[in-house]
Amino acid sequence: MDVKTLCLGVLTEGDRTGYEIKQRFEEAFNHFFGAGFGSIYPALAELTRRGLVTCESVEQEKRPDKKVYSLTPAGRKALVDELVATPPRHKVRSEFLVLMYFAHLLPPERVAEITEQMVAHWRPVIEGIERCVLASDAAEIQPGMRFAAGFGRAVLGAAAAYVDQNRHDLVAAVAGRTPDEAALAAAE
Amino acid sequence: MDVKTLCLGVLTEGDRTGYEIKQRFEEAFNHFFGAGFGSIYPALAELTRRGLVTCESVEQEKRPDKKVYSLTPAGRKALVDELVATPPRHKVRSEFLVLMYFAHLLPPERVAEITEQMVAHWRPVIEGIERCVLASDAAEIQPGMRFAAGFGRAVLGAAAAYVDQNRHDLVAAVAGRTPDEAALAAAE
DNA sequence: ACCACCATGTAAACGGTTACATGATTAC
DNA sequence: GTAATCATGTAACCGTTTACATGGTGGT
Repeated sequence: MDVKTLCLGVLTEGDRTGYEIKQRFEEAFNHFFGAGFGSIYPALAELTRRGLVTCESVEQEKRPDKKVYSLTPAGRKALVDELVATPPRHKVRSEFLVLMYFAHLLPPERVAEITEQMVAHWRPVIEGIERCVLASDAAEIQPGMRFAAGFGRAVLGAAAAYVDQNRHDLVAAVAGRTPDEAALAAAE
Repeated sequence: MDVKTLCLGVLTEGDRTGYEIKQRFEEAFNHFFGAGFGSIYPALAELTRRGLVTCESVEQEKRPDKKVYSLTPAGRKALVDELVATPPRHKVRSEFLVLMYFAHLLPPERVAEITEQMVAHWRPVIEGIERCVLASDAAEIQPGMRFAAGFGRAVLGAAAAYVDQNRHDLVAAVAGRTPDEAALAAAE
């Protein structure tokens, strides 16, 4: 499964331009599948070439032409076939956790900074997920979309909570103090 | 940050062969950073070429020569420099969640099967994380390693719990029933 | 003035996955 | 006999990331 498949998926929700598809990626798939223009535009070109989407150019004043893509019946079939055949992988690649794993090689202040950054980073992502499920045209939201959103909220919430609750002890330990000593230091 | 950095990291724990490094990836980094032989062996070759590790061949009976890699002072410095400069990203790429998002396009039995598979998949991963932190030579385990393990346990535990608790409702909804109807169906 | 938004695309670089290639040992 | 473990490596392929290229509109 690649960006092409996700583009077909977005187009099941209605006709879209490449730009709009990118926005949809950020709204809906942000927490589990990333894609930039550099992968979306070539994907759309390839899907057009294969006849899985059609493309209609719309003239605009003072802007480049819009290209509105639509899913073809063949495209819908290709999407379903691919989804049915895709094994359910779930990969995490976390430079953050690598950094934490080797925290004893970093300055303690850096460890403190990184953990703070991550907690701050996840908060708006979780809010974005909730905003997406509470969107106005709630009738269009399928149960699986709620499921994916709930998953993101639960998992990122757990991540943020874990880091927030354990970062002080980690920084103290990396600074060569026991949690008790750190509590004393904090009490001064 | 790439596989090369992680190899340097593993070698801070002691001299290792490529094969042993791969095993260490599976024990310690499994839940946040994957790597196969196809990326580890070339990484080691490149690190040797750059003088960041040294390589000593050890003859073995009836097996290919072992190549034992050791971190050089330059390698340790390169590792620390890279860690300090690395922004703390945390990326998820989940074909599983894509499948869930588009669950309404799949046969309900397939949705049931996938969710079961995922719950079953995470259980041994969590056990592996716990085994790793409870290892015999516990003195060698740094606080950051415990932190990363605790994170994995918390987050994968939340993931497995969420899927396990919500999969029945999802399957019911995808099958075109309300949870109430599904409860009635289940009671028959 | 500057930044964000709208709008599309190309091309090189990078890095990881997968398949291939070899081959003995040990345990079920 | 079949699979797992030990042990190393190469090469093609694939897909993403990043940088580049262009340019008007609207808000602070």
